[in-house]
Amino acid sequence: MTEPDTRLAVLLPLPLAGAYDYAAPAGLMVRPGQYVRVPLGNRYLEGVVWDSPPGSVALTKLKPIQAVLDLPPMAEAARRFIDWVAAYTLSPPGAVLKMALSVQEALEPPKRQAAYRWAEGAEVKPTPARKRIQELLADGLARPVSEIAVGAGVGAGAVRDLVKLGALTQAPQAPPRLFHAPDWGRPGPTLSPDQQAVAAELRQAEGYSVTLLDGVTGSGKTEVYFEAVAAALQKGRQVLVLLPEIALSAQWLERFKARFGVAPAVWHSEVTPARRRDTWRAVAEGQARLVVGARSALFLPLAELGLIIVDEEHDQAFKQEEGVIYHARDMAVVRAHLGGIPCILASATPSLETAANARQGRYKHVHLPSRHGSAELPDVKRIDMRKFPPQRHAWLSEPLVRAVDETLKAGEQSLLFLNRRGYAPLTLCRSCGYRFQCPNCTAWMVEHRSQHKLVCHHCGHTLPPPDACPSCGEKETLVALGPGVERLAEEAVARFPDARIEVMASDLMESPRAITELVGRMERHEIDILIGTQMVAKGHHFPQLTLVGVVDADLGLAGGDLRASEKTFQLLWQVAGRAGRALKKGRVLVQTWQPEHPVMAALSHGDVERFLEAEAEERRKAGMPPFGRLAGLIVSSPDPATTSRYAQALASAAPRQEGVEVLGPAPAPLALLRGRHRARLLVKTAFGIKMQTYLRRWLGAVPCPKQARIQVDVDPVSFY
DNA sequence: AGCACGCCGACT
DNA sequence: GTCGGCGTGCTC
Repeated sequence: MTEPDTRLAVLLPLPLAGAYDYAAPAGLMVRPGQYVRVPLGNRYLEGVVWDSPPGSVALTKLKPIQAVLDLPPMAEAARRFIDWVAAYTLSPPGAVLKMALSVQEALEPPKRQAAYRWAEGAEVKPTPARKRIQELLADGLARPVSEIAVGAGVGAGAVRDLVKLGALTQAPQAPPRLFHAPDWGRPGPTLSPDQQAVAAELRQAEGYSVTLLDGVTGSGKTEVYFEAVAAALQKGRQVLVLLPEIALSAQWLERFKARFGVAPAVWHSEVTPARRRDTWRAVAEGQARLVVGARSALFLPLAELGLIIVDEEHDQAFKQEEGVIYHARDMAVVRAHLGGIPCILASATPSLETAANARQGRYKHVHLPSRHGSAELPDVKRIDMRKFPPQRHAWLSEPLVRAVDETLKAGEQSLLFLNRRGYAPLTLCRSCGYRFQCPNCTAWMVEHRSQHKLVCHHCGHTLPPPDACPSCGEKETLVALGPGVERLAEEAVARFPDARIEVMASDLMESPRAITELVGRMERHEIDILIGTQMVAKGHHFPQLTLVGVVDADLGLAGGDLRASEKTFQLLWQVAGRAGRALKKGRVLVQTWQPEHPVMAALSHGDVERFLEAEAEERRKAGMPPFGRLAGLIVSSPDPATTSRYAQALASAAPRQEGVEVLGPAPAPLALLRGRHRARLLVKTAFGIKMQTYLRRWLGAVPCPKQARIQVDVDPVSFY
């Protein structure tokens, strides 16, 4: 008496173990991928009909699907992608679906204003106002009441009267087109022979492939991959471009517009809710042909996706560190595989992972050899801080000060790079040694003098600026230790009193518009010295910028992070690329206390290739990624004893297996984060071992205590 | 994720 | 005597 075909699996955007079964109303055609509204408990939720086999929940328990939503179904590749990501990251599939359905309201049909047109053969007393209305509507197009009133220069009342009299009839109105198709046929910029060759290779890719596109800053990577974009658009496919921190890159949008004539659909966390709704729907309905976005754009319902580009593929911003923990670059490759489409990874400093894949032939590799135009790569020189120590409470060495002076005199711009926000990273009492620490995290409170507060950079905890030591009560004994960009700016103002100096840091920028504004002033040379954090490293080109000073190059090398060298090199190389973009050759001065460090040596030799090889060799010896695989487990709980007991229990329950090594538990570098005590375990496996299978078997055997949590980070990139 | 159910403190 | 705190558990 069971009717198997009326039972349907529906995946809901909730962290449930799997899809739930629902009864399909008789006679209703419901297929996998369709968006449906179903009852759950005492409410309704939107989900997606899934292809997983329905479960065995009692038929009497099944509730009926309430509605099938008016949307094109989610593509099969997108559904399989969600399942794949869930399995890979050990997340519930519903948690992954939630990222794909991030805009609930988009599932509803957009509310459309009632629109009216002139009814054929209507007989009304022809007043002047009515004549004007009739004239306006003579084209047969339907318009909303307000538009008719404004267009005809009459009151809204006159229009409503005509509606009442039947002279205006309601008619379906075409929804406004918010996203216009990029014009792939427009002529692109003139490419050099090298660029043309690479572009041709990218254009012809068919089916699944991954290509590493590498070339120094300014070699024209964007223009070259735009050619692949044009080719995919021409074939009628949608294109997805992933960028780190899209909000920061107004310049990228300008270049896109210049090439394709229209603005692309943009997707990132700063997009307003209404715009998000429109964008999601336009993507699902195929109206938006090109989406540029941050990592979350990967989960948009692109039904006709034909090409994915990950620009700045080495960038760590692609790693999602909370909730479903995933790396957008790696998942982009998976999405391309499932969709049978090409994927391009672009970078001037490829990640070791991508470089290794390219070397082993798994990825294709194309290289843009030189800077387009006449600009040359900047000279990078190390300043040995042991030989040129700065003065007390100063951080600029004499050679760097001299270089800034020269640059000012030449009428050119300088950039001082210090990857540390705020005024000072640590506040200390000279009398008793007290240090201001965050109560919720293992971290110092960072002084932000311009905003009159101390801030924890991990949880946002804030304190008013203290006037006395909270420990010994002494006044005027508190000292700021070390520099942040704000303090560096103070020094720069004192050193270069006539220069126009500005600071660029994420906490000082109120909005994307403020960034664009500051970038604009820099471009117009209304600023002589820009002082910035890593925010300045990405995507901005300043033609008059000829000097880059890296104030503390060693900053990222401290701490036991596996990727410290790689990250530092990539960041500094990118910063260095800001110097001398147009006609003038730039120079880069790197202040370091360890000039012989491989990172500093590689920077000054400009040898990306050799640095990557040396790093890779180190990793190979240690069996570390990309030559082995890692997963991090972070155990946390408000109670330190619970944390260590659970972590210990996990460690002793770890199945012994050839090729698997379990390290820890150790207190996490941030032993206390947002009020939770944390411990870390690290799993290292050789290739050929199914990491997920191992983890599932292991974690399934150890019950997680109440109030404790475990976070699984497959392929971790950071270790705090 | 919601939302209900459920068992212990300060208020009309 | 109740309102309400959030711990625990369930939703096809």
